[in-house]
Amino acid sequence: MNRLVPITLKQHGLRHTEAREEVLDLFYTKNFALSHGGLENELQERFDRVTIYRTLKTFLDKGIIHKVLDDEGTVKYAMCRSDCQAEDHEHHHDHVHFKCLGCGQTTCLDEVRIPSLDLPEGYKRQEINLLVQGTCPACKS
Amino acid sequence: MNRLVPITLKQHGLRHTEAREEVLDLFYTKNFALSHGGLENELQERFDRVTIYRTLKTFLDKGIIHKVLDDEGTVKYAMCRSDCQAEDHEHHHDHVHFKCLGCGQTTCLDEVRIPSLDLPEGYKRQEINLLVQGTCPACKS
DNA sequence: CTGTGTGCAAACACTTTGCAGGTGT
DNA sequence: ACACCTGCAAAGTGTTTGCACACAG
Repeated sequence: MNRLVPITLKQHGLRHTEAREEVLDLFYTKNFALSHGGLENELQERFDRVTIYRTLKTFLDKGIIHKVLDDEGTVKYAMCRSDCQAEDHEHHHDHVHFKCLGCGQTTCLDEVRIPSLDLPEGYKRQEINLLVQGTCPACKS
Repeated sequence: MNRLVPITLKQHGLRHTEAREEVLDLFYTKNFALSHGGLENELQERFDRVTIYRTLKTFLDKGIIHKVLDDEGTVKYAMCRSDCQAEDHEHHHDHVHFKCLGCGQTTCLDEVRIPSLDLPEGYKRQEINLLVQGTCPACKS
């Protein structure tokens, strides 16, 4: 298990339970976004479906993970990077995600910065999400 | 009814039925993205839930509407603009959408262009979607 | 010991599929 | 007339809630 797992739980005042450890560890391990169903597969029935939903909700509330956009019906989640926590306590999630149309995996492209954007008069920007779809290095053959 | 409704249907070789006319008209009328549920409300039970699903699927297949990203579980749709149909027959949907966290409406910001973006080596871009969340002019008070 | 997390059951919401009958062209 | 569209029923999938028990701190 990733050594940061217990630390992260403690930092957010969360009880250290098996379900939370395993789910959190998966987010540390996998470098792509996971849906509830994906987690269920990885965890092989070791926890109840409902527990996973509640664990996700808890992590989301604490800001440990964030939602990842997708054009299927189902919501995916990924770990928040350190730079989500800005110094001014504004939690933001300006992420670029890449979804491969081949393998279906959605990865966080941390290297890519979202270019600045001019919104029309009256719009107040708060959070910005960019989803690029195409083919990933592994699937382009 | 918007005068373009029958024209659009004919253009795509679709039969001119009441359900399709009404749904298409809503997309012409409303300038924000609609979910299946939203359509159902607007149409006030005049059509079966399933018919609306199938109508959406048909329009999607024909490229009349496109999916709009959202971070709720449910998928939203919006009309394709003329510039979706590029001259080289490549249909693309490089859209900027703005979702208001106040009223929940997602609008298409046609004026805003997505800045060019450098992807890491090996990634092939195909479609790009940008969702900005914040407060819209109507809700900022 | 106490409050919180978990599992189970069940409800709820969203979406798809099959089939019989109706409608557009 | 024929192919396609619609409505109904039902099943499939994703998500939430209530409650009793178990467990972490």
